[in-house]
Amino acid sequence: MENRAGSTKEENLLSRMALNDNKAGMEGLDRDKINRIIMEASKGSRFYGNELKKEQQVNQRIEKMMHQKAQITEQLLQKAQAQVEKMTSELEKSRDLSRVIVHVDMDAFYAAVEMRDCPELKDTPMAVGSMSMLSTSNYHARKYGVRAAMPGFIAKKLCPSLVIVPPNFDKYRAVSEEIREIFAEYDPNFQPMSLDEAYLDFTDHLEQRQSWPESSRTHRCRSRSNMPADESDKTEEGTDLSPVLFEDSPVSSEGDAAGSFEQFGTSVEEAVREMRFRIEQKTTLTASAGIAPNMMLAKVCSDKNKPNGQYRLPPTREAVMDFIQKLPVRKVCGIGKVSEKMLNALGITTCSDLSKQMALLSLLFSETSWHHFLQISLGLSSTHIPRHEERKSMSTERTFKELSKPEEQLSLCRELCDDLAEDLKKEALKGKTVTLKIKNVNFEVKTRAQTLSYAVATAEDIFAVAKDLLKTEIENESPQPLRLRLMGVRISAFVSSDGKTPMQKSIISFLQLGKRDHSRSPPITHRKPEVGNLCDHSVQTSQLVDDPPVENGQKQNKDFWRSKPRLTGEEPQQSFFQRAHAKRLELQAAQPSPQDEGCEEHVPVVTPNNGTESLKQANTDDCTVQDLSENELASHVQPHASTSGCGTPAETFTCPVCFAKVKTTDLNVFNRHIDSCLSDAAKREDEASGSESDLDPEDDHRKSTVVTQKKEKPRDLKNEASASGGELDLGRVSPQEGQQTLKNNLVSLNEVDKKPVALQQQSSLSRSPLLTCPVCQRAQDTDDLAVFNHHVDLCLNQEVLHEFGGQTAFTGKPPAVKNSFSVDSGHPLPRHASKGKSKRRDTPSSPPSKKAKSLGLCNTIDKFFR
DNA sequence: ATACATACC
DNA sequence: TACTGGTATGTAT
Repeated sequence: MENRAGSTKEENLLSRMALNDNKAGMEGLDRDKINRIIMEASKGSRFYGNELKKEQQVNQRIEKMMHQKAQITEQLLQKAQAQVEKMTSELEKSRDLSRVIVHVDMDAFYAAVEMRDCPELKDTPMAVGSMSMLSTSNYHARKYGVRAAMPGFIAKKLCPSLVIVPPNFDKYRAVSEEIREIFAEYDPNFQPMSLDEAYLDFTDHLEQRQSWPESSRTHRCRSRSNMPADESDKTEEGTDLSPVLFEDSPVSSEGDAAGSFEQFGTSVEEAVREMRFRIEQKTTLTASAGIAPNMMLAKVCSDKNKPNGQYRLPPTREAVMDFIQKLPVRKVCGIGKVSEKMLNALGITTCSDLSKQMALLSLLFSETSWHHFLQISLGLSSTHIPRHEERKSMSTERTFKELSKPEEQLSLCRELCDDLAEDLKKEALKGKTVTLKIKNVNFEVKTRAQTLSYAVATAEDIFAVAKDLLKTEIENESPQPLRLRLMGVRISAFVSSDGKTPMQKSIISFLQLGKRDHSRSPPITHRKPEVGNLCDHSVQTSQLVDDPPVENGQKQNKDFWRSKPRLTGEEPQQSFFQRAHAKRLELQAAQPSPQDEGCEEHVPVVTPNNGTESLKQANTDDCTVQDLSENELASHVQPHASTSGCGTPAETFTCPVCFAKVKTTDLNVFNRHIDSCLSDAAKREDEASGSESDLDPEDDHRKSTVVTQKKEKPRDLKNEASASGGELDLGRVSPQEGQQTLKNNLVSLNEVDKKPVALQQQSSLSRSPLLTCPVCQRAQDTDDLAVFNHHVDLCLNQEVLHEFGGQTAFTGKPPAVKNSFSVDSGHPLPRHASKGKSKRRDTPSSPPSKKAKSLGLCNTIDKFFR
């Protein structure tokens, strides 16, 4: 069973394990030595073993491919050649060189931010991440072969003096906001790809720019006078305007300490240079950019003069083709390790090889693949930047120290479901497919999915599916335990948030009108065009009512919480309701002031460890303001100047229903939020009067505030449409943390069984200070939700400990102060139990006592399965 | 529809 | 001691 053939495999493995030096900053280093160290550090590990295995798979794929290649006759090849040529000429006809696409990419983003904020790091090799994984490294560290996606402990072997700084995502997000404000002024529809990267279409900007006066193209250098009084630890920094990373900055300030100006021309290069300049002035960080007639080329170009440089590929066919010829295929976005290796096996390393071999490739690869290759070889790709697409899936996964006990695995699974549900709620999404992902201690990954006939969104519903999937895996492995190192839950196949799409549309179109009035940029119009039916709610609503759960002829659909019959019947009310809010909305739009302050809300750069941070932040902001006013940009053509700060795609919208601020890049997200609010409200109206256990939107807002505050392990990353940033994103859950949180999870597990009722609470307007604990049933004399939640958690935990008789590993752990009710927004009863293949289902309220199925599982587990 | 692989940051 | 997390998409069945 062991790999005896180690030595020969090692060669192959280099392509997987070895240093990836095709990135900037990695020239002229001792590859062999570095690779030796990497290999040495890896060899024998389970990770290595799995890499070996994967490598063999790739090799087999290649073998198969070579075998196929051997079968290809000359005739076939010629036929293919003809087809390729035909297609080539068609593609050629569609070549569009008229757009000016720019790809901007911050240099060593995370690392640069950390260096900026901690001068001690400037001259030392450093990386952001942990001993387990680095997300990026500074250029100094790259000289040692230390780079993104490398585990810290290996990096340390390469460079013992390496300083590893834990990531501060909030900070990076804040900086990202700053640069996006600038992006928006050049292209309000720019597309962020991550925190540090974006595509912009400069075409329109350039057209306008031609008629701009010099004053509009003049920008202030950050001057010392901008700095706040406190000189203490920023003496060096205050005067040093040169970029943190590199001494040879082309945009270094002209001596003039009082603050000098830099003027830019009207050409593309000048415009892009100006943008980079402004980024640097504002953030003290540098960016690189690529200018080209399409996205793929722009992306390659941005790498060309990295760091702190830019490259323009002229928009001529000759220039493009010339550029492409020499380009290694690996540089092209979408061609990774494996594709590269396969192409290499065919003797293809550059794009010119690619075009020469297109006929062959068309016979060996799938249509999509070779079409892609053909486009690349012709230097073609998208010339317009696509609007941000609807999200297709949402997931949460976590790596931890080996987890083998089924009950712990289920606990964790439940916790993941909780987290996922929470995230789903933020975007008001529901999906039909639940996927469980597990990775065992040998790094082997499995996914197991189940698609329901209806969409789910709550932790309970998701867990109902996920636990079955997990259970099956546990059983399959039995009597051996599943030895896991990672678990994840994903949901996909989303359906319209709650079947009220028509309403959403009408209210949104209302929104649009309102917004246009005070010229918001980007105008909300870049949503997907919505087709008609704006007023005919009843028709659409009934269409959109989800198909009821069909399985097994069960009856449960009747009182299924989602069942829309009720709502559909209430149609007129709904419309009325929505109209009312549309009015409110209109009013809001008319007087933008109150919520425009909302954009303040993007992360006020809280850096507990670094007092200078906030000062600097304030400072850069000052700069911007001055910048604008002094140059009278605002009054000039620039339609976006006035909105910078709030008008970027990454802005904060105020929900017209609950008045919560929704921070998002994606209008769809906002739309869904409104939708969800409306649905909540409708439901409230529906269930009128009575027990009043539902939440007011206001309350909802408050509640989620509580949740956020309480969350010790913010997984905020995800809300960012493009969450990752820097060179590579980093999970920040250490194995230890994983274990830790697992313990906390009992509370929520317990929830499954107990299904605690919704927070009993009055509407915000007349809230009674008395809240009743759903566990102990005692009124709590507080109106502070945080306090109340804490009490409930304690209660729940008591119960849990009791049930477990203190015999499990969880006993004695302090309860997580976890908001037990954050997910469940007022549905007092469980919706349904699991469905699924061979799934017998119990009434949710059935006692958890049913034990001893014929499974080889212990009682404890069975309890979870219910 | 499901599983797995590849890719990107 | 220690090799991520989130999303999309392609490939194969």
